[in-house]
Amino acid sequence: MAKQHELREKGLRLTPQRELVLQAVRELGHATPEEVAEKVRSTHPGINLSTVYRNLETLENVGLVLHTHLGHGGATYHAAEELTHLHLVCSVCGSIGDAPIDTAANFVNTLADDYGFKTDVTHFAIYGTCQKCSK
Amino acid sequence: MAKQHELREKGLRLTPQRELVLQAVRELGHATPEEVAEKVRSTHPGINLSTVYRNLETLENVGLVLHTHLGHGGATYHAAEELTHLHLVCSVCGSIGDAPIDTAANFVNTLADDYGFKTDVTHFAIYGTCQKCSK
DNA sequence: ATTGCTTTTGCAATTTGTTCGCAGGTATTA
DNA sequence: TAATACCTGCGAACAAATTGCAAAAGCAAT
Ligand SMILES: [Mn+2]
Ligand SMILES: [Mn+2]
Ligand SMILES: [Zn+2]
Ligand SMILES: [Zn+2]
Repeated sequence: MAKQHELREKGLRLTPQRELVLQAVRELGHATPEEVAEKVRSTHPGINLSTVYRNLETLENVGLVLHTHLGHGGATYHAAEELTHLHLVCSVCGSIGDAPIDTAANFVNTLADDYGFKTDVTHFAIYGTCQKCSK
Repeated sequence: MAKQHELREKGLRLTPQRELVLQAVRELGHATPEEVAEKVRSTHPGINLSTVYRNLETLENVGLVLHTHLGHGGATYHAAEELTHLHLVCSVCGSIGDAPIDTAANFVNTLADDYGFKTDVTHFAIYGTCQKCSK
């Protein structure tokens, strides 16, 4: 029995658009739907934005991508396996820094112990002012 | 010299619409612009939604209200003096729990010490699964 | 390869949330 | 009460995201 394509393994049809959307998310790190579309268009100019939205949703449903909120606007997408860090978003300059998820481990444990709340610290960014802008 | 109205103290004109928007934010706890408009309309039916948006922005500029992001959609507004808690948003049932800001004190200190990052933990919600939905 | 079923796509229209320009109205100060 | 900023209502404009639909394409069975 031959090894299946990862999309087929998830029960999805294998279309060029879908593969390209997944590949774009993986290459871009974090990207808005518009940025994903932009990237995909470099090899597949005809792709429609609604196809990108639908595929991002589908890929998220099967666990291959995830979204996070980095700012006041829309979501950004990550490859699921890469979402291993916190996002530190600076409200002054807009820079996006990273910190290991462990940084929040105690905080997450406290919320679990005191409130029974299971926190996903990557879904929303950590918002504040970066070192450069604090001076 | 008589005590000034708080809006006048901030250099703003005292209009019925503005007072009502501020009062609505204070009474509602957290509210979307649409919800604020709804509330204001109970005593001032004619208020326009764009007036609500403009006043929320103005009131935020002078520090009387603040906005936070509780979900995937638009912002919600708080009275500035009431934003003294974290929001624990459940991704399953949508409930919004509170926790004291102190809960995050160590986390905030770590980010400051290790990254020079000054965190505002109230701007984005804490996202996860509540106790009820974990079972 | 062909068929038939089902999913996916492109496209246009729609919805939703927010902002803008402008003309008339109102709060404030003198 | 008159001058002048500021503010409001209104409609239009805008942007992001969603939807309905018919045509196209993927897939499994023949
Ligand atoms: Mn914000
Ligand atoms: Mn989200
Ligand atoms: Zn910065
Ligand atoms: Zn819940």
